[in-house]
Amino acid sequence: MTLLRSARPGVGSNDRGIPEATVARLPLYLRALGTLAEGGVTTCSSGELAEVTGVNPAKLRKDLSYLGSYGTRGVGYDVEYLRYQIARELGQTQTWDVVIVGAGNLGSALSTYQGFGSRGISIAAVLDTDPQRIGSNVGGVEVESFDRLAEIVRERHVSIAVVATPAEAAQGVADALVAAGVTSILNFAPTVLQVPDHVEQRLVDLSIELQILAYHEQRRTHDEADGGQEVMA
Amino acid sequence: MTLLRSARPGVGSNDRGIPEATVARLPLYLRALGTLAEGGVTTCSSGELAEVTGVNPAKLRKDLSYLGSYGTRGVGYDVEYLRYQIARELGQTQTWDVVIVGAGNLGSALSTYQGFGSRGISIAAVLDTDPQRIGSNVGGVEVESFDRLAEIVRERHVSIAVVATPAEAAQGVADALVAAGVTSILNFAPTVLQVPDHVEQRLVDLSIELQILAYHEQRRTHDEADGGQEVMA
DNA sequence: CCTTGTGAAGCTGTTCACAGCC
DNA sequence: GGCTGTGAACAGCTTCACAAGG
Repeated sequence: MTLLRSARPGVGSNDRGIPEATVARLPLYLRALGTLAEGGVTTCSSGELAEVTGVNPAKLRKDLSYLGSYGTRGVGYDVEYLRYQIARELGQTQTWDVVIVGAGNLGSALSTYQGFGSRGISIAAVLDTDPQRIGSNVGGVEVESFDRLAEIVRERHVSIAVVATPAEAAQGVADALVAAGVTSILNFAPTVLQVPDHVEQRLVDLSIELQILAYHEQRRTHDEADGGQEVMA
Repeated sequence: MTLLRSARPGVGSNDRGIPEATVARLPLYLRALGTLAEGGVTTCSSGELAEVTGVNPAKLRKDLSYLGSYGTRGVGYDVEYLRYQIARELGQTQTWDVVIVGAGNLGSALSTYQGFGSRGISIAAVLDTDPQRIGSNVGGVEVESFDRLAEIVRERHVSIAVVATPAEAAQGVADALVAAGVTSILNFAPTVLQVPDHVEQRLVDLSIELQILAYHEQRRTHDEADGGQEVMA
């Protein structure tokens, strides 16, 4: 899960703004529409799309309504058209060059990940400080020295970076990223990075996700012990 | 980010329940407290803890107030005591055995991750269907055949599993997990899994995270073009 | 008929501001 | 004086239920 967004409360960028919760679901809809399109489906209802994305149909319709009125009453949505509209809204008409810092297992997993390309994301570089890793190849990209960061950010107009380093190195890397001009950081290191207000940070923490699941599992067990019974309604 | 929680709306487990948003932040506080403790800090205020976790102090106090009144007015919180209370609330007084399915880069990254142990999480097994991977060693754990799933879940009382397979394999794996009795799934595959109501799913999607950042970057650029200016206060 | 789009209601989460206590 | 704990106000999100329109 993603836990953090830095950025002042309601400042700036909020005219014509789409609710955050909706923005977080749009990529989900987009992917589902892609799958439908591949399967030759040309039209779908909010109910169908809601089904495959695990979302309530009313919520889905409200989400889409923020983009405009792209459906047809009595019929549903044109798969290709809706796809295009969501992609446009998400900024996928352009390609975003992203730098990945850290070429360990996680960095490699990210570099190898197929499917960024079709989502407007391109890996500009994978960087590491370890001489053993520099020059090696992960996912078809050659690992470069972290020293080249500023240069790469400038030349390739990078504004988004991924931190996939150990926790100890993360803050230093973040400082360097900010200094180089990066304004969005996806952080996989188990630390909250201290970054300026104008830099957005999203924290994805594997351990936290498991701890949340464990909490629910624990409550389940307790409830049973307390005589709480499954309600089938 | 985590996007999905299946489970019926307000059913079951809600007496004495802590708000979801709070549950998602408790692990963050817990880690910060750990770091403070290591640094020899014995007491801290909501302001200090809020600072390092990137959370508003009032929110932090409200979060902690759901657990009980563990602070001292005029002083702050006892680091060790609060640590214990949060850990207990999260169910870390017991150890949760977790199965990881998929021994690719991502599965390896997870297996290698240090720091589960101190958070009440233990890797019971890493499974894969690829004969080339079975028997190999990732993060000190030997990769076993996916066929052994049911057996391992039963013997080691596993209720939480991680799906770290390609998207195509994920639904099949999920079905097998559910059949084996797993009730919480952390899903890294870029698909929404169809699981029964009583199974909780959390989706962590690398691509979606980047798309969300790209959306904000795009809006930033547009706003500048529209003459929108940084508001400083 | 069917399905969208959306006001209105209700719920959850956040923030404020201050009383209560050390 | 300082910091916690919390009611109350507010903001944001979800869900309902139905009018509007193909």
